[in-house]
Amino acid sequence: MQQVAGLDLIQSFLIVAEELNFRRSAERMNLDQSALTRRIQKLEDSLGFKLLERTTREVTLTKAGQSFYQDNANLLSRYEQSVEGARRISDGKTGILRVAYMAFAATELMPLAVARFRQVHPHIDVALQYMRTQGQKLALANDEIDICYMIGPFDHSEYHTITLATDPLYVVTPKNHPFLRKLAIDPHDLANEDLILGDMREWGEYRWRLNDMFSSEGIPLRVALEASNTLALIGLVSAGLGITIYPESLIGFLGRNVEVRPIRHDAFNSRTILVWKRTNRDVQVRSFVEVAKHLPVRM
Amino acid sequence: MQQVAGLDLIQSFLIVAEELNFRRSAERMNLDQSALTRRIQKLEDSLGFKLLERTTREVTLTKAGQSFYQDNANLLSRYEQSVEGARRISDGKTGILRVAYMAFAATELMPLAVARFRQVHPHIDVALQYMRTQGQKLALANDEIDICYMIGPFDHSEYHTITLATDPLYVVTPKNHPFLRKLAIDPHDLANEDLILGDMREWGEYRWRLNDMFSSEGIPLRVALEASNTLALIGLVSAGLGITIYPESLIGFLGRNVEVRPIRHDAFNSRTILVWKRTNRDVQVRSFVEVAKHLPVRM
DNA sequence: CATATTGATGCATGATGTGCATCAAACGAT
DNA sequence: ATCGTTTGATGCACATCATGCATCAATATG
Repeated sequence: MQQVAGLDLIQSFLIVAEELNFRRSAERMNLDQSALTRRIQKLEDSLGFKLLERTTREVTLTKAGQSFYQDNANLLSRYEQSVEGARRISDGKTGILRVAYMAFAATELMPLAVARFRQVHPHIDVALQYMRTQGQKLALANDEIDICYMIGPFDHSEYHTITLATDPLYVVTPKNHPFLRKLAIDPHDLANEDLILGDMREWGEYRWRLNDMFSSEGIPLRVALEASNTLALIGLVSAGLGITIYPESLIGFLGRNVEVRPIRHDAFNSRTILVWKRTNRDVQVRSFVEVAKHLPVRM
Repeated sequence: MQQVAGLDLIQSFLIVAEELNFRRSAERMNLDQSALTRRIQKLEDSLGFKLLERTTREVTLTKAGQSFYQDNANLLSRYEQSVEGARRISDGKTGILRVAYMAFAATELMPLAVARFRQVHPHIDVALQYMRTQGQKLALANDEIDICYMIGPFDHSEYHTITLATDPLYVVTPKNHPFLRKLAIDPHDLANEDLILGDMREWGEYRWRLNDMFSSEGIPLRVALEASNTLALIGLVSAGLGITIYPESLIGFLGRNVEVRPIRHDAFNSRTILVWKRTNRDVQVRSFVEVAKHLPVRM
């Protein structure tokens, strides 16, 4: 009969308590009767009180032994359940991979990676959560999320990062906008344009980075309107109230009422990175990273 | 730091999981760092999966290790509570001694023994329960009661018994009853008397034994009335509706409206015995038995 | 009284756990 | 880039422990 490592003294007692006979109990355990006697003696010595009263012909539980038995009869089974639960997690069988993404990864990078990952690991649930970059950083720090698609760069000693894409930025204009006469837009052409951008709550990190790009070129960022969601934003642009700026990854998803032109400048781009904690060496995280890195996606 | 016998591998892991440093953990456990490393390795080998990820500079919990830690931190704490609870019982510190008594022991034998026992063992609670003899036998068999005062004799291989008292029986009459002209009553004098006795539910064993005593002498037991409690019984006797029979131990407690005379016959007596299970070797039971045996009570 | 069965103990032996010395790896300071 | 410090892991010798066997005294039964 297989014994649980480390719980053999308690397990021995539980069996003797049920049998009330050392020789029968020893038989059950494939052990010599004298070895069993010594195990019980060792347990009683370490506890400092008797669990069993015994003559050469009779074994009974003391009151303390009855209480100890009742309290611990389930100990073994609960320990085995804890082992099984941990094993399932270790095998990645019931684990959940928690992935957060922001808008720019939502159209292509994240869906392709998740689809491929599920093909390879059908038993792992992927829990997806839209989250702005700043919120992603908090969630990573608090171990609420395993892996994140965020706007980069992001350098921190506690995190691994991989750059997945560097997308050039495009202006999005209403139809019949003067920009449409050009094939590409110089950033200085934007100096006199009314811009419609997502508000800080919605765009956060991206707004900061746009500010940096315009400041670096000495171009004022004239924000005429702010919108709290993409549909409202595109609606305002198509109505002729201004233009907006989006990375290439979103261009195919903006509808038929607007036109786009690339911004011709190396610094005007948006980098999408994958981020996870250095301490999180979960096999599922490693697997997902490999899948995301090697997608057949144009760079 | 004291380790729990048999749980040293689990306990070792729990400490390492908290410290995330083998040398600090080994210090806490008064163990060499290398011995601790081997314990963790042994536990992981027996489980078949990793609990910790470690480099030479960093220790983290795997997901499986986190789950195992949470499950077993609770397990260990509950085990320790079970040890404490059993120890308190073993020390007799919070143990309860459950004593059942029937009416004939209620006036003298039981109260004197309990008073004396409490003097000697102030920390042991004595839980007293009035119970008819038949109910006492059931409660003993079901381990609901530790020790009983019952009507004897009672011979059974599973029980110890001690005779505490053998009381002669007395007739109890209304004032001005013809029996009062005599100093003692012959059982045959009862042949034509109306008897008032407790009903079977209330007197049970005692009624059986009275039946036996009268049958043995060829005297019919004429039960004129039955009452369900002692006050009603004595009330009916003092009203002149009949007489009753009680053992000597109750005579001093019957009030001033009745008279008593002893029944002169060796077989007309009531034996009060102490009974407990042979398998119940609890130190409290043994102590109580010694006290009850050696009371300065007349026999 | 003889026999069978029980829990406990002494002993020799094999298995296991430990401390010490030492290693390579990793991090921080210079 | 180098050096010093600290870490978890490993080899080794030795101490400690657990076990099976033989045997014992106690107890119950016929």
